[in-house]
Amino acid sequence: MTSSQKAKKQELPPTAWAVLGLLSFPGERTGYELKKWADSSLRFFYWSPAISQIYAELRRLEELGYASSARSGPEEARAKRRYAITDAGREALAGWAADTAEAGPPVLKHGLLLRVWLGHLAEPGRLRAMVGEHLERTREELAAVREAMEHAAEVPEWAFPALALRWSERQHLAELELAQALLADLEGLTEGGEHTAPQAGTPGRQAEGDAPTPG
Amino acid sequence: MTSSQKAKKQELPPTAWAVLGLLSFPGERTGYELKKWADSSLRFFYWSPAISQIYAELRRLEELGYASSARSGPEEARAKRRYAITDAGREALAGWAADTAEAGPPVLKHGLLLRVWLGHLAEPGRLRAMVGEHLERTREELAAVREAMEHAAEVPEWAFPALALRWSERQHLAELELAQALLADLEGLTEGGEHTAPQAGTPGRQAEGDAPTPG
DNA sequence: TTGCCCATGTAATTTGTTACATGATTTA
DNA sequence: TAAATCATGTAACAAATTACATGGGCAA
Repeated sequence: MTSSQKAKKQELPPTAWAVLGLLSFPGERTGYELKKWADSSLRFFYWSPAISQIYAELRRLEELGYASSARSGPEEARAKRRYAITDAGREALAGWAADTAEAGPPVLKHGLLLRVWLGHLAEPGRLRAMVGEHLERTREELAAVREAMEHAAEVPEWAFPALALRWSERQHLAELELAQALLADLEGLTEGGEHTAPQAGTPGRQAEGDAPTPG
Repeated sequence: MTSSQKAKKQELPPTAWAVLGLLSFPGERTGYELKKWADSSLRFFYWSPAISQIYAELRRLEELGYASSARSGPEEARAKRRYAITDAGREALAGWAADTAEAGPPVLKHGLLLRVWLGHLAEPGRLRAMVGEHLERTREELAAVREAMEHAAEVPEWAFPALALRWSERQHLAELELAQALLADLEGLTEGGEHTAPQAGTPGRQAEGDAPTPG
């Protein structure tokens, strides 16, 4: 019975929706192409699943009737298989995307910050060097974002992906400033006594942006 | 004997190192306390594992000789168990933290951006409302960061965690600005040509939830 | 003719979550 | 004394990765 499927909103991992989202743009694509696209744009604000997982999700989506596939040429095994989203898939995806409760707060896994947090185990110079490398890496990432933006700008149907990439560009610029401020803090820490936390007298605290929290 | 240990670096998932990192600060702690601490500070720049995983990692760390535990009171099962880092653990952790190649680029999973990216499936008003909710959530998170900062400021040994939290504070401020810029972009998109309107015939452009007169 | 990119898939394993079971201690 | 919080752990499962197997097409 398909009635049981419709009764409740399909609970799928975000990855499945992300893959379905890739399919929601005009055109049919192979799993391989999806992976490349995810690598070059989705990963900047979400994440790029392993290729084997993409294939697995595509199979699941097809089972659910959210996607359909067609082999090119005869019915051979391992022939190129192009996927397309179905109407049911588009509807389900739209329903998921509109569910705001589903989207929790953004998740950040920042390896550099984890290491700064463990700064008491490292030499100060090593720590600063790591931030420097992070700055360099971030500049390269920013360049990659901008390259993706060029591609997205070509097609009017990609207005929203272009918006997301614009956000990513700004996000990387912010990341650069964050890293520079971190570097300054790090230098302030080791200049003054090793145990003097930079809290008093440093400007930039008391910044705007906070809600009018009374008190 | 340190020469043989140096030969190969222990390969552990980042979560194991994060848990060991929690133990690297002065004092002995229970798994439960570790979880609370992760929830209130580590999660802002890294991530907070499930409590069951913390227990699992603690067992593994003890097996490796990186942590030691002591039951309080007699040898009963399920008695309170406090963990401490060992010298070997501290050394291994320092080695891991100094390895810059290990720390790849930061990973971001931003549910809101994923939805913006899929904006062609949503009503413009709904999209803007979601960004508004994100702004509100971010302000709350920022308040939580600042509360954690107060605790960290008390103890001089926590200078580096305090630094990481300062970074998080700025990161959240940047997130607010990013969201505001996104909102502006979104309004610019729908004001101009609306080639991406969802379904024709749905004139329900009456704003829901969000629509303070821009100005 | 070697090697790279395209392309699909399986198997084994690890990582991580949720749900559940258990009981001590604190607080209202 | 009822509740919430503290505290530890197991079991079942889901999510995701790596390693591997296979093979076509193309370019140096």
